[in-house]
Amino acid sequence: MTRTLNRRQQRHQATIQEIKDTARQQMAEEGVSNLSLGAIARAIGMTPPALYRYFESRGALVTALVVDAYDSMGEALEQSQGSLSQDDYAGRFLALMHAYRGWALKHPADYALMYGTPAASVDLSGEQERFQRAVMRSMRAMVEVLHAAYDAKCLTIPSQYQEPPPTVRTALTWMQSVLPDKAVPLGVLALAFTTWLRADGLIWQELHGHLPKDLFGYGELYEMESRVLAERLGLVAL
Amino acid sequence: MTRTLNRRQQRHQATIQEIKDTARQQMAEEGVSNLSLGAIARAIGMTPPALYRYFESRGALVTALVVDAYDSMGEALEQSQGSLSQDDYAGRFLALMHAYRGWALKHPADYALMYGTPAASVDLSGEQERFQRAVMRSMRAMVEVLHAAYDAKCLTIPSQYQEPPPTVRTALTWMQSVLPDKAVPLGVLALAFTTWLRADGLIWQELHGHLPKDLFGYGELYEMESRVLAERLGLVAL
DNA sequence: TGTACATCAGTGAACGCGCGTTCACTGATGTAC
DNA sequence: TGTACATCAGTGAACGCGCGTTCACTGATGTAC
Repeated sequence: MTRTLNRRQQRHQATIQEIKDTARQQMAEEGVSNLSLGAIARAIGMTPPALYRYFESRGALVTALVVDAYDSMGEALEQSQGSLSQDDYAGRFLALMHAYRGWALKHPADYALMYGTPAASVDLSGEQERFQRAVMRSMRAMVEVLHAAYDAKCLTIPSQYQEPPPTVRTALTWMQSVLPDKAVPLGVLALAFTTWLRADGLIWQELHGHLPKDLFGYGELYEMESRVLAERLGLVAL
Repeated sequence: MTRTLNRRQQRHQATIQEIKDTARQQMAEEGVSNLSLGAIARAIGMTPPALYRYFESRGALVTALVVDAYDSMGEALEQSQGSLSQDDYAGRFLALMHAYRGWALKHPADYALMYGTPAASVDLSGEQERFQRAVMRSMRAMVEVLHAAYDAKCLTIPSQYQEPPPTVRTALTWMQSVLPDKAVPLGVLALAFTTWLRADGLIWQELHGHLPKDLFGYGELYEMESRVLAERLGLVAL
C-alpha cells in the first residue's frame, strides 16, 4: 500500500491542495461561474497545462471542490454541537441551524457551488452517487439530533411522515443505508431533510434573492424561523 | 402619447417578443448560463448586432427575462385560485403551493434564472428595485390568501411574527407599500414570505440538488410538506 | 555509494472556439407638406 | 397624391478577449541494482 508517501507524492498532494484553495479564492472573488484554469495557474505561478497533472479536466476540479464543500459544511455542523449537553435537543437543533447559515455566509462561493445553478458546475452522470454520499455525510449531525430526540420521545413527527409514498420510501431506505446510524426511522430521516431543505430556501434567498436585503435583518428572520421550526418539531428548550 | 402604434412600432414590439421567446427556448435547451446573443440571432435569422436595436446589452435582455418570469409565475399562481371558493383557505393555499411547483417544473429555465446563481444573470444595482417589485407582484396571490384567512381568524401566526425585529420591520413596511392591498398586517406578510421561501428550498433541490431524485417522488414529498404547512398555519380543510 | 533508467512536473507553442460589442454602411419604412 | 426627408432595421466586417485542451519537449526527482 501507499501508506507512506515519498517526497514527490507529498508535493503532489500539496499542490492539489494549493490548486483547490486558489480555485476557492478565485470563485469568491470573481464569482462561481468565472472559475478559469488559466487564472488559477497564473495565481500559483504555473502554466495552465500543468494543472492537467493534477486534475484531468476542469470538471474534475469542480467536482472535487463540491465534495470538499459538503465535507467542510458537515464538519462545521458537527463542531456546532461541541459544548451542548446531549439531551438538549432544542439547543442542538438551533445550534445546527445557526451553524448552517454561518457556514453559508462564510463560504458563499462554496455554498453557491453546492446549491446554485448546476450549469456552472458539472453533471457527469457517473458522479451523481459521489455527490449524494457527500450530501449524506454533511447531514449526519442533523439526523443524529432528530434521532436522539425521537428516541427520547421529544420529537413530534407529522402523521404524513409516518407512511411516506413508495418512491419516497425507496430513496429514504437508500439514504438510511449510507448513514453510519443504520437504525434511523425513515420518518425521522424524511423530517430531517425537509426541515433542512426549507432552511436552504431562506439562506439562499438571503444571499442571492431579489428581495430587499433588510427583510433578512442580519439573520434575525432566519433565527426566528429556526425557533418556530424547533417549537413545531416539539423540541423543548432546556 | 403613443397610444396607437404604427406598423413599424408593432413590428418592433413583435421582434422584442420573438427575441425573448427564442432566448427562453435557448436557455431551456442549452442551460441558463449558455444564453448567447449570437445563437439567438441565428435562430431568428438575424445577425448578432441587429439585437442591439432591441436591447442595449446582453444584461438588459436577461433583466427583461427575469421580470417576465416573475410575471408569468404570478399569473400562474393567480389562475390557480379560479374555481375555489373564497373562504376555502386551506384549499386556496394548497392550490397555490401546487401551482408554484407546477410552474417551476414547466419553466425550469425561467425558474433557474430567477432563483439560481446570479452570476449567470445580472446585478446592475439600478435594477434591484425593479426585481423587488417583480417579486412582490408574483407574491400577491399568496399574501391575499393568508390575509383573508387572517381576517376570518383562520390563520395561526407564530408569536415571534407579531413583533419582528426593527430591520425586518422596515423591509416589511416597504413591501406592504408596494402591494395593492395596503392593509396587510406585517405579521401576515412575514409569514407569507417565509412560507414561500421554505417551499423554494424544496423545489430547487428537487430540480437541481444533489439528492436522490426518488426522494421527491414526483412531487409527493412536496405535497406532503404543503399539507403539513397548511395544518400548521391553522388553515382548516373544508 | 554510484550509476542507469523510469517516472513525473512543468513549459511553451499552438489549436479552434465562441463570445459581446463597435462601427460605418445600405435599404426599407414611415412622416410632413 | 407625390415628393423630400428623417428615422429605423439590419448587415458584414472587424476588434479584442479568454477559454479548455493537446502535444512534443526538457529537466528534475526518484528507484533498482
